[in-house]
Amino acid sequence: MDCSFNMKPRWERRKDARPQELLAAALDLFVERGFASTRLEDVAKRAGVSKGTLYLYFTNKEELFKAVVRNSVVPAIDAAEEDIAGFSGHSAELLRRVVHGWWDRMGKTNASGIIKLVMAEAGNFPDLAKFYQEEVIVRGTRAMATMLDRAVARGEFRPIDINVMTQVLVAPVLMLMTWKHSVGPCAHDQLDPTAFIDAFLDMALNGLLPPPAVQP
Amino acid sequence: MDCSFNMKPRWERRKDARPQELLAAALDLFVERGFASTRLEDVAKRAGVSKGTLYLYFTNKEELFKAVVRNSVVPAIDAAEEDIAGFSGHSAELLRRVVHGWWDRMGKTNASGIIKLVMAEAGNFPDLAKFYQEEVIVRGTRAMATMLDRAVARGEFRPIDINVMTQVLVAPVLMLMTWKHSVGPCAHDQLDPTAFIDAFLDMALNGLLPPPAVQP
Amino acid sequence: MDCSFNMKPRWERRKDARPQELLAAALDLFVERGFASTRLEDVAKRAGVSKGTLYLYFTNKEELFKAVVRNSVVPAIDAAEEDIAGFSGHSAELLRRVVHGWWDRMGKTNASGIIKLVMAEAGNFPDLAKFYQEEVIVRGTRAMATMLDRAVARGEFRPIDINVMTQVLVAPVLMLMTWKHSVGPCAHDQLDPTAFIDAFLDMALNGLLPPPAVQP
Amino acid sequence: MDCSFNMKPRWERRKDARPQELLAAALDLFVERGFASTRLEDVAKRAGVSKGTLYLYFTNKEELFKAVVRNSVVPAIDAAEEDIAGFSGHSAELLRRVVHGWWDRMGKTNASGIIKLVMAEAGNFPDLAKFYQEEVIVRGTRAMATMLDRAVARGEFRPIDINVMTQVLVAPVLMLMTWKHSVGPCAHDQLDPTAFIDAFLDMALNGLLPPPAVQP
DNA sequence: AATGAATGAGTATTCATTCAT
DNA sequence: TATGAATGAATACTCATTCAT
Repeated sequence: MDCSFNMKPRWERRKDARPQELLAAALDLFVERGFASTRLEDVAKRAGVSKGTLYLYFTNKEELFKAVVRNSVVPAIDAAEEDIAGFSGHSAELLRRVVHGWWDRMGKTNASGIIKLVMAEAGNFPDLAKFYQEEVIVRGTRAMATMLDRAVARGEFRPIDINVMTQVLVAPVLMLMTWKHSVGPCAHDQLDPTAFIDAFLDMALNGLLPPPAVQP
Repeated sequence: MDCSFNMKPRWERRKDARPQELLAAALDLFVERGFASTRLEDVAKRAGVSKGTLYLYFTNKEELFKAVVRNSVVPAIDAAEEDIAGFSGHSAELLRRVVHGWWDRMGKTNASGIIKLVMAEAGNFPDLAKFYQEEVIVRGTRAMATMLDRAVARGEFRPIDINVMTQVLVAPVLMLMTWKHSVGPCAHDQLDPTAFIDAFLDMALNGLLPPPAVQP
Repeated sequence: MDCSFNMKPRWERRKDARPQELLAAALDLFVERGFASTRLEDVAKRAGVSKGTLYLYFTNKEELFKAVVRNSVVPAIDAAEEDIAGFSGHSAELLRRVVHGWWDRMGKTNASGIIKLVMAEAGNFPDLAKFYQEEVIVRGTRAMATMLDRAVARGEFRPIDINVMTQVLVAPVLMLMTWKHSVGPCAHDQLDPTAFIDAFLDMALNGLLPPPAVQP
Repeated sequence: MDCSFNMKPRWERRKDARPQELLAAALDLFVERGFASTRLEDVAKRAGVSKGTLYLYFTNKEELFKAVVRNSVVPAIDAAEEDIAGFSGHSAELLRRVVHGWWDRMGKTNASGIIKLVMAEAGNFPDLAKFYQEEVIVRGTRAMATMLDRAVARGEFRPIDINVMTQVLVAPVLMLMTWKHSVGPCAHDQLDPTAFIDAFLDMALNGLLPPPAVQP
């Protein structure tokens, strides 16, 4: 008995899936090895196609990388922007929600390894650095700043220098992402991401909330 | 009578100065390009010698890198350990002093770019990762943990999970160092390191100091 | 209409023929220059391909060498073993046949130059020495010893120390091969290989055959 | 108490010994590694001097090699020529004496490894090949031919083609020398040089002596 | 669409030789 | 004499990209 009667032939079934398979393979390898050290042949092999096929979908290595970023990092930014725009509660809760959402949507996936690679290879590939700067960093920073603006405006956070505090709040999360994909795996004491985030949020909110009003 | 016609010799014999010149050149290039992408020929050229000369002083690329780390990063760790061991005041002041010292001794120099490179290329060069882990990360983490221990023991910081908080406190400084040598230079709004550190310390100390005792 | 203007393509796709062309080129150059001094780029050039192409077929220089040996020397050993196993006449005739066969199949080709290279570079490339020892020397020696065993057992040669005589009989042929590819070409009196082999066989058989039975 | 009172200072004591020490070191390394692969720095180190010193005594690598040959190989040729010229007994005895003398004076020393190296690297260093051809091969061959001439002229050997038989008789000894410095050391069954030479002489003389006169 | 053979620029490392001291 | 620091040409191997099939 032939069970394959309604199976589409392999090439057709896969036609639309190809780019996604390549992007997934590329993300994994870029994060593991970095941009320059990732061999396109390995990307193709991991996606189950030949080197030539990769070039049918992506003009060159840089374009492949940009597609990976658009596919895995940018959506997380979109989501964060929506979170912030649609939220109406207390800003402390919003900060918690944004940071946790960021970690859940990006940190836990391999997408969190991209930032490490960008930071390390920005100097060698200025085009990629510029692209990432514009598509990710500027937008991400703006979202965080918007959130702090709101918090201060509503009197929910102490008055602070928004621009600087944006960086301060973003730093630990970026570091956690970077850590996870670099020395983390070979560190002696493993770092628990959730504990890290909670401790950080705890400290930050302690430090940001206005002092309790003094009772007369 | 001077017959020398102001001719420069083909090369100059400078045995003692060479290693430092080479280490300085190597640090600059490693930080700018990363480990794998730095060409030893460029290191030599920047130090004003030929490729072969470099090999008179360093066995190979990995040993050159280790020498760079020992020369530029390890001394900063030494200094931090001494700071902590010899301090007798309030822990808030100690934290401030350590973080500022760290930035002044390392952050402001190119040595701060090393961490970026290690994080990015640890996977590709396991020997280097192990070396850095042992010589720098373990010692640095231990120093910070020691400081927090002291702070909590003296009742100067709230009770906290030392290990996690160590990471949380270290993260922003590492990030600042990384940032400075990667996307920082091409970012639209420049980040002021001192403002960043002050804001971070302010927030952290607000978050870490024990609540003021309530007056009866 | 022919628009091709007789343009040659940048390269030709010849997957099946390539390895043999590369092996032939490699044999020639290895014999001419030795293992260490043969440049893979020259091998590729002689085979009409680029350096990179060579690496599509052979992992590295050592594997290329092994492939050359398997391709040009080992078959001659196989043939000699078969000659000996299938022969049923007088051992003097067998010795003649084996030595002549050896010369015809190997000596006359460039394969005879391999032994020179192995002897000279064994110390520098222990892996190659081991490989050659196992694949060629052991088998070749065993074949010659088998032949002498048979000869003595059948009373066709005088009783002799098989192991030592094996070496003694092999030596002149190896030397002839070595000679041909080294100082031979620049010697003043050219050496005629056939005359050499005949003189050697003549002398050897005179020395090996048992004394004629004395008439009573 | 100073016991060194009649010791010459080191530099003076060694002054004349230097070239000999360098030649000895060079012989060892050339034989072990070959001409191209021998590093002059290693030669100098083994002789206990610096690289620069070597150049005070020998213009370059090729001249060093020639000096080695003149120092270690040529004297053996001289001795063989004298042996032959001064001998008055039976030619079988002379052949034995020459072969054994050759082995004792050269074969047992590292000088026997030179021939291996010449054969292997003749193609890459034509000047060296030419030098060796003229200084060693031509003279050695002439000596052996002289001996055979004498043997046949005196009716002590059967009539033979002198030129060819010269090569045939020389071949096993050359091979033994080559073997000793190449695959010999890593061969499974060690080859006993004396047994080899005896077996070879035995076979050769059996094959060369005239048939015993038939009794009427 | 898909393949994979072919290309060739790029780089760490070695070593004979030179020469200032 | 003697040293050893400095040089730079030389070579195995890699990999992004192209293109005939």
